[in-house]
Amino acid sequence: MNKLKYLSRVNLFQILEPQDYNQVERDTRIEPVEKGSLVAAPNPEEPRLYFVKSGAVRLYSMTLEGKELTLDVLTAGHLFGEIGAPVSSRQVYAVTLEDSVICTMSYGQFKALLREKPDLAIKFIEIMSARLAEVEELLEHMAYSSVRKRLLFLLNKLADKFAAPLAGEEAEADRPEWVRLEVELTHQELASMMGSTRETVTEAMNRLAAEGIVKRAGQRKPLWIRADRVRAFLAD
DNA sequence: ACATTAAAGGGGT
DNA sequence: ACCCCTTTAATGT
Repeated sequence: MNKLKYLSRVNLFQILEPQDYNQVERDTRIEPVEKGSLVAAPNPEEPRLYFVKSGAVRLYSMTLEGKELTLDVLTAGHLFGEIGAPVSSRQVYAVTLEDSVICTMSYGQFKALLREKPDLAIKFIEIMSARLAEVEELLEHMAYSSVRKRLLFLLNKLADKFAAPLAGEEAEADRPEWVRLEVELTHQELASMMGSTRETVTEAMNRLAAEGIVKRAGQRKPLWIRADRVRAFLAD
């Protein structure tokens, strides 16, 4: 449907040949990172590029009042870092939402890699363009809509991005429209992604739950979204 | 802001 | 391993 959206999830290293891959592995740090760890903070000594091999990472900045504003949530295959990110000049923190494996390289390593592999540079531009488009689309929606609509928009995006793959039986089941998110998000985190407050999100979510658009078995349990209904409401 | 509830951690058995 | 208690995080109003 939306090609750009999927481009941004492309694994940068997929277009590397195995022999190149080995070289990259040699001068690249690949580290397992626990859930909740700070991966990157503003003003690093040297800028680095990060690549999420598995897990999920939340990027956020601080508002002047000290509130967190979530910029994006990245899963396996996504890139982030000072280098070339749409939010590069901003003060960005990165924290893992799940246990993750993060791959990182210096700007120097990255440049060397791009010089050696021009195809990679092209892919990198495509990925960044797609991210920029995504951010612009997000801004537009978040700036001009009601809380309800912003929440629906966010849920729709999350459903697209983080839909858990269906197990065999579930795929056959009679309700394929319920989508389970594979990231755990609190109301606070949702609020920080849509520029709202925790209380407002709680209320709005309860309303959506009453309408059968979302459901959850309990706190810190996965969120289920009736993606088709969300889209129907967004169309209005 | 305060109250409620669910989950996580810790100690003992 | 299991139960009970304390503490903390998330949610509800």
